[in-house]
Amino acid sequence: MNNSQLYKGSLSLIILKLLEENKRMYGYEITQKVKEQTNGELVINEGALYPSLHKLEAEGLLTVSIEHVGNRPRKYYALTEKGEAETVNRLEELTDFVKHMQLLLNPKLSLG
Amino acid sequence: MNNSQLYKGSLSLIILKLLEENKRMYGYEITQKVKEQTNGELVINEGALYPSLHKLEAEGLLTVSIEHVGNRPRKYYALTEKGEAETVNRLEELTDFVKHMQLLLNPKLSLG
DNA sequence: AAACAATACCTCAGACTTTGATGTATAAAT
DNA sequence: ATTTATACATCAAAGTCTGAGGTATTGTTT
Repeated sequence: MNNSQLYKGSLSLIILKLLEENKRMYGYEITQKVKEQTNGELVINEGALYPSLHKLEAEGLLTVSIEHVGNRPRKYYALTEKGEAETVNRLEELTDFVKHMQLLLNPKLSLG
Repeated sequence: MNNSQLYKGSLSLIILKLLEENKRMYGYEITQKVKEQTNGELVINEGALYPSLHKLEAEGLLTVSIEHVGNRPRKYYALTEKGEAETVNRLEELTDFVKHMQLLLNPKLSLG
């Protein structure tokens, strides 16, 4: 994702949030969307993405439905109700994280 | 540190930044300072702290000097030149991380 | 027609960090 | 005398990610 360790733990939140906005997306689409929205600065590794999607599904936060475009299969993911609630929680965790970093590193990291 | 995975990778930056501000600190002091500055919200696990300090030292970012208060030993850590440079880099990585999260999650996370 | 790039899924060993438990010992407070 | 705080430490297990490798279809370029 990036050579920094800081991104660890953020992938599942990114997935959840993108699905909150886009209703349904498939894995490859998520990688493209992230690249696009960060101007190519953040690239999601598929070796991280697919296991993460499978885990979120196993936790009951996502549902999956397979579709075919020609002969190429796509797995569309969508948030469950539980997933919607969890997305809100995870976003709060991120704002808490930023708040704590702000308190510790004092500089100009602020919450809008 | 917190039940959220988001904090992974942030401990070494916290250590570096506290040492940048305080010149020299020992492990236990770092745990207390973090607790204090975050109003008890963030608690550093010693099982994470000590290995992290040892690693930063092994990487040449910190130097250590042992002192005794009574019979109780303290290991004071301080930044090396390399450590000072790395602290700047890691802070940039954090602002990049926040910037990218802002782009992806769009909400009200802003850089001051 | 062949070669390459993009689309679309996947797994797995190894690296890395953290949790939570456990351990040792001194100093201060009850 | 006992508990709490100070101060260091290790280690198995958990969790996530990297980087490499794999399969197969579709579109583009030579």
